[in-house]
Amino acid sequence: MPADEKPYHHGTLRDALLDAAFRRVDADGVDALNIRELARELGVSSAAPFRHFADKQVLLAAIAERAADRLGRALDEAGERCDDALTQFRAMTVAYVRFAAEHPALFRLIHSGESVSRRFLGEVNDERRTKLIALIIEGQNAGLIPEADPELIVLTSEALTHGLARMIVDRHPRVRDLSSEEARKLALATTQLLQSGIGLS
Amino acid sequence: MPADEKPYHHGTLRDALLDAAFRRVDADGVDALNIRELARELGVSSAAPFRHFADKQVLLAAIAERAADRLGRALDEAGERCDDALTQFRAMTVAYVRFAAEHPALFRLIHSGESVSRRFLGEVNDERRTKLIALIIEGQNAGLIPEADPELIVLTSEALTHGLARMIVDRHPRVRDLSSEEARKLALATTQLLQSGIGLS
DNA sequence: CGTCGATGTAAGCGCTGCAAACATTGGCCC
DNA sequence: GGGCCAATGTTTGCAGCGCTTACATCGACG
Repeated sequence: MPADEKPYHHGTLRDALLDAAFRRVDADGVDALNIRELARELGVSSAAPFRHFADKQVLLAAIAERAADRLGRALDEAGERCDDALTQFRAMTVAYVRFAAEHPALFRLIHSGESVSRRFLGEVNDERRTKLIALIIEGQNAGLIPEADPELIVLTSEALTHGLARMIVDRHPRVRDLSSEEARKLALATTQLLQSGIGLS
Repeated sequence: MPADEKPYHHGTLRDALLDAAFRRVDADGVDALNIRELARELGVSSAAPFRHFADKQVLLAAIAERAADRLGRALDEAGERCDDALTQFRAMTVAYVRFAAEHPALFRLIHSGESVSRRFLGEVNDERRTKLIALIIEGQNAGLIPEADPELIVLTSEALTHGLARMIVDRHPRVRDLSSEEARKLALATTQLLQSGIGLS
């Protein structure tokens, strides 16, 4: 057969679909994803995608899983470059907010639905979480950290980070259109404020 | 004409549409909103809604505006019952989180898109914000609040509250299926932790 | 009392996600 | 090596959606 003539079977359609769909969602948001158009771009019939993804939700779940993986990897990379536990914690906070700022659609997708990615992300976080809690208890024993429920402390810092990320993603007036550098500064400033406390007592 | 026979003109179709759509979104989420079905429920042709809302986005914007109004009202009511500025601030935080827990779909809708409700909500918040900033500067002069940028302090507390609300709305594993009472306690505990600081220095 | 603008209807267009039923093919068993 | 089978493609088409256009009804107002 001529090398430039396309064969009946695509060969790697599943991966190609996932790749293209992932890029489309990242670039234009989840509403811009269109299965028929996707098939058109890949030069395949509009029913072909359903051989690999039962329905659109399943495809979205696969995208979400890949996105969660990217986010997890970004967090790991950020953490690995530090030895001090505290700077590591800060670096991961910054990485989380930056990911949100740079990939808002993926960030939204990760945190929507009860998809596999959600559970996956939860499990990954559990590892980091236990480490962090151990660190906190250690700090409490050394008298550096107030005697509050460690779970509550972690949850509070998670909420702060997630809230900042969400405000950026949802284009909240105060934090819209931040550069990566600005996002980094804000993430650092807010978490530092959480450490020192804002008073109001 | 017989009283029980429906007239050619509905009379209050716009309000009826908005009411029904609002309830539907509140109950089943924005994806469950379907204009043709809406028209069917109100016993009207499927093109009739377009006489009152140019397209679906406009209808959604109207719903979002109403939702933002409800949220704003809830915040005001929570604040009015307190005289102390600090307890007022806390009450509003709790009200915000509770609204999110009880009306997740409306909460999501409010914070999506560049709709009118977004701007409206922004303006309303501006009022509260200036008051809060004045309060903070006062506290700083009295030596009760650390010398950080007041804007940053407000943003941090907003991010914390918003983050907690978002985690609930998005059914984050740690905070899913909270009762109103549990949501209230968590909102109070986290904000209190922000006031005192979590150490880690 | 006629007319005009607001608001309803009927019909239909183009698109979507998705479900058959059929076509092609590479790999495996004898 | 030949035939069969499962995987993976195609064609065709259905139902539902948002939305448009052309026409019907009717209350308000000159």
